[in-house]
Amino acid sequence: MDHNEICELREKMQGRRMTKQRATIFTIIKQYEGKHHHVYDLYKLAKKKDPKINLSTVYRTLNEFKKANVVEELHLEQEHHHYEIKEKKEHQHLICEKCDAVIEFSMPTKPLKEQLAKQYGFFIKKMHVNVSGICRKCRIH
Amino acid sequence: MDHNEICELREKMQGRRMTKQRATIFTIIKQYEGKHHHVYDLYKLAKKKDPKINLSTVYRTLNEFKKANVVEELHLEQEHHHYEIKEKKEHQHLICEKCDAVIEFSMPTKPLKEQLAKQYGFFIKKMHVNVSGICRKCRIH
DNA sequence: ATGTATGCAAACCTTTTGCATATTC
DNA sequence: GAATATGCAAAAGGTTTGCATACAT
Repeated sequence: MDHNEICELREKMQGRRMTKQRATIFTIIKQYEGKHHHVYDLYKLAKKKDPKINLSTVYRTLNEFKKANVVEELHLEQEHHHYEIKEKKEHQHLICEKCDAVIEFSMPTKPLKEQLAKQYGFFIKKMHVNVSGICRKCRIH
Repeated sequence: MDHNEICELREKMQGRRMTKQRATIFTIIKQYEGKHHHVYDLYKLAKKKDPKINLSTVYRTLNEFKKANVVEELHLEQEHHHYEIKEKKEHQHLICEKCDAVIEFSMPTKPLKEQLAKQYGFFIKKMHVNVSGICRKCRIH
């Protein structure tokens, strides 16, 4: 474990305590920067370095990291699966941070798709744009 | 229950059988078109119309609806929570349908944000663009 | 010394599955 | 009548929680 990294973590953790387990988990996430991990995968990797570490510690640590802005949870707005009638017209979603409303809107995605094809060689089949912020209503009130 | 709606469903269900439960669930989803429901919410609504309906029926029905293209599951690519180091630089994700890889790429989102502000009055804080399709590698091989 | 983090086991919640019965085609 | 869908109960994930012990400050 790199001493610098531990200092980096300590700084970010403001007030929270530094433990071997937290350092281990941080190091692993750092090491695989750019990849996205299931909690359980992180747990298995952590276990290699510290066989006594517990799954619930990993969960708790990730939650603390989240609060401390160390990690970002992807798609944090989806806890359950959601369903809707399949629309003909493509649309996107805004999640309002104030009122929690999910607001549908549409915008042209073709230019984006074309750009991605050119730039990265991707063939785009579906595109979801999820935006979170403040909706018009909440901005006014 | 509207006779037209049932016919509409029957058409889409191609081969699958029409049951009271499926009609009930379809009607509810239709009725709340544009809203997104947790499975459990749908179940509770369905229960009002058909007190004997079972949660697992709702799950199974939604899965069939999905296969039959009646409904769309949102964020279907996320079964677990994923974590990564919080990046300074914004980036987006492509999920390749062939190899399941999650590929990071970046693209300018400022123009989009500006457009949404103008058009809808949204104040955008975060923007996730999730694209699924075929990555360059898989297109070539 | 105090308060916080950990490990363990149990609880919880969402989703899936096996099986006997009921229903649709 | 044959095949498929349902209800029920139980299992199977993933995540959270209560509590006693260990550790960081």
